[in-house]
Amino acid sequence: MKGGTKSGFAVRLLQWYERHGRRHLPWQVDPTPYRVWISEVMLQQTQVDTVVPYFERFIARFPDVESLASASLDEVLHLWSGLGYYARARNLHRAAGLVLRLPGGKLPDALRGLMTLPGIGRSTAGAILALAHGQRHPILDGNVKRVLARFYCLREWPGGAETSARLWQLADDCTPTERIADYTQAIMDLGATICTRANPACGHCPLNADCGALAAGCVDDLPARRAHTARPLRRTHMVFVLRHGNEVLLRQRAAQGIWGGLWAPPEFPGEDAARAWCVSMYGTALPEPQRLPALRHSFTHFDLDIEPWVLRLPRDSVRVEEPGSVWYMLQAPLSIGLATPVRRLIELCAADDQGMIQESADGKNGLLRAARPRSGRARSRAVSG
DNA sequence: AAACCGGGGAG
DNA sequence: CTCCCAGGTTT
Repeated sequence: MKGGTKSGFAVRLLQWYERHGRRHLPWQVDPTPYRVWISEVMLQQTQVDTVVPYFERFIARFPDVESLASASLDEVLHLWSGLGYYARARNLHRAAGLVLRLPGGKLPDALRGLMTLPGIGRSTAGAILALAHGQRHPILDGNVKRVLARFYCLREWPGGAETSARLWQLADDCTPTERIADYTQAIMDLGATICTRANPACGHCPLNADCGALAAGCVDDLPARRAHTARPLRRTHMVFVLRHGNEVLLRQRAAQGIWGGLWAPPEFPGEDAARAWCVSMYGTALPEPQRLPALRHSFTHFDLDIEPWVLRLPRDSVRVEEPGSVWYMLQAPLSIGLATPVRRLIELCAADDQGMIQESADGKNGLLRAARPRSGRARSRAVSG
């Protein structure tokens, strides 16, 4: 067999893990089902180093299912702000409420039971059962997919139905019957530290003697990338209504769709709609809104150009309150969720109001970077026009 | 600039 | 079922 024996795979992986694996991460120290669940959901979207501080804060505030279920969704999203994938925070919160209503009131300890909860699919359910209970279930996260696609030299795109089914079968075949928790950590760790997407350290890999991709010289081409499609561009106008210079009017967004449940300024598809709303809310005797440079925010599937308008209310302006909206103060921030570009723009226009937009001596002024990025890695950036 | 990633929901 | 989507980070 080209890939070596099944037991050889697990044995070599476990031997490597004992010497080189990361075994003292916060969720590994006390791997309760709840802590493993939270960490797995966070790790779905973000690397270990970024997750650690978020995990510590989240667990400190919500140490168990009960505290998470009884918290407000706004507070959960607040602790999640900056992590992205906010639907997963909403799913965590909803699932916590469902768990309490279950007979027993605890996380299910069977695969099917876990998979009925929102945000828990086969891989996350398998990880919880393997890591917290030592039950034998395969997992197939991004790291495991990469390790298996290379080891077995699968040249098809792993997102396809057939290849995905094959990968699940291989993941099951490779999983040993003992030391399940260690094995599960080990194969994820190998993918995260050795069998990395770029520049894998094949020389240090415990599986290199039997790796199909290494033998075929195609490690860098696997796993196969998906066929590329062009990204459309969308535009939106956000009206930042400023009261007293530093209070911004925010509304909560719909639960579904982009930035679901987060808070954002009133948003309009075009200039006419934006202007009409300003007039209807605050009358015609207003100063012309200030236009900030457009900010481009890139998603996987489309680019979004945000045209920010700043409407500064005069002290004596008629006070119109919208139901379901809040005045957000930078000095006393509410515990609500804000999307990253919205947070940047709020900081930008509030700081601008106080004449603070100027480069700081150390060049680390985050506001200025948001407006005029110099870093090539910046994802939200000003655009002309 | 493009790829990434588990699960949910639409088709 | 199968396909498409979210969104901050990495490369």
